[in-house]
Amino acid sequence: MTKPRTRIQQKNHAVIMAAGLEVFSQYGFRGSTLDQVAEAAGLSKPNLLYYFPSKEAIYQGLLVELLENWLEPLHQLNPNGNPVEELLGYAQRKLAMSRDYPRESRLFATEILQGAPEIKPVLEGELRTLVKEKCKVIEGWIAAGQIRKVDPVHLIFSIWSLTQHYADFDVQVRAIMGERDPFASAAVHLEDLFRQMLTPT
Amino acid sequence: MTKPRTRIQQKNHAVIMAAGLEVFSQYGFRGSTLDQVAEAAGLSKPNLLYYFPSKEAIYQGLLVELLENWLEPLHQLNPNGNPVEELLGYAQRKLAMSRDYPRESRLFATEILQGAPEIKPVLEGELRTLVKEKCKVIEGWIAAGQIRKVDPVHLIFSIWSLTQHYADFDVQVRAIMGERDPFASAAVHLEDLFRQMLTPT
DNA sequence: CGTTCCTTTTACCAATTGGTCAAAAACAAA
DNA sequence: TTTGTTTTTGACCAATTGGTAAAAGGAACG
Repeated sequence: MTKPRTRIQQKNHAVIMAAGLEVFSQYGFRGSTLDQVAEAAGLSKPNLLYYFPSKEAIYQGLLVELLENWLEPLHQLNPNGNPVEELLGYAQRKLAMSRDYPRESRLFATEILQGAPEIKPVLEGELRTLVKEKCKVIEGWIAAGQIRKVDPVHLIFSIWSLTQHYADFDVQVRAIMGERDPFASAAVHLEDLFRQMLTPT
Repeated sequence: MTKPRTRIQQKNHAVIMAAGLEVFSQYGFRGSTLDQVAEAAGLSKPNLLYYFPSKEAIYQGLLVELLENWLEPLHQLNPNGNPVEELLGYAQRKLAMSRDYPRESRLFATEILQGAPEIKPVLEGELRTLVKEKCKVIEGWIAAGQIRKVDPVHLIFSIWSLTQHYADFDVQVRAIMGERDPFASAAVHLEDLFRQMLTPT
């Protein structure tokens, strides 16, 4: 928990986190081994444990770091902006995160799939509160006739699932699409989808 | 591979598959242990291995069984039906599968997350072909002006992600929604979403 | 140079892993 | 009841797991 001091500490700390992300995002916590992480980091296993007290500590460290960035885009949803553009922007930001940080998305997915043993409190606390707050905003937009009447919670779920899908199921997406870059065409498709769903008649 | 003969074999075969589904769908192949599966099945570990030659054999058996049911709903997309209703029906069927077979959905998700080592050939072969075929159908509907102009591949991805989300991220969904049944309201939301996206102006 | 701290390695450990084997137990057919 | 077959068990194994201890190697600094 103490902040790294020396350059070497700072560097290796980061190297291990990167390696842990690579490994844990593929196999989940239980499916990953310290040796895998060590090899990905280019360090020996005891050397890993010099920087982190345990396998779980690495995993927890990753989740903490992840959750900060994860909730950020939703925070940015501005109640005073143009509703359709705000929600479209949110979806765009989430899609960009799937493109630029697919391993983070997958790490989150494995944690949830395994029953969220580590972050369930965050889901039921911070996230739940944040979603409820933004749902109020969306309901306000609906009441004002600025967007179509949609279920706010499910709208948010829709944005999450549609965007994260391209990171979490990347292998499947590419198996079907072949060479083409999924994200370029996905951006176009999602913009059209959300605009159509949200724009009042 | 040989079919079970006696009643006991038939029963225990099924019991083991059920137990394997329960365990593998949570922790993935690598994160699960034979002891976990054995305990879930109420059998001893050596007894498991009397019915299946290895841990991997159980996992593969599950995937084979899964893939059959998994591709079925898309097969049912009828080129001669009413386009909007056909696609809506497909989405409904997929959502019902998320509700009734969430573990199957999660098993598929873990396999994909780990890079689809076992079923990649199926994705690049059978699934790819099937999707391409149905995309042709959808393109025909668009050309005939029966549905709005949407990217067929991404439309299919959208149906998959929006429906599977409620099974794969069940913990998160329930953490946010609390007591309420997610699937009832999700069905309403998704029907509205797809109708809005597909119905020609 | 020597000393002090930080870093890495070597050797090791107990527990768990997937899996084997032979013998015992349960069952079925006669 | 006897015999032959199927099912289950208990003891075991080599490999891998997360983790430790202690000593060796380095860098910094007077």
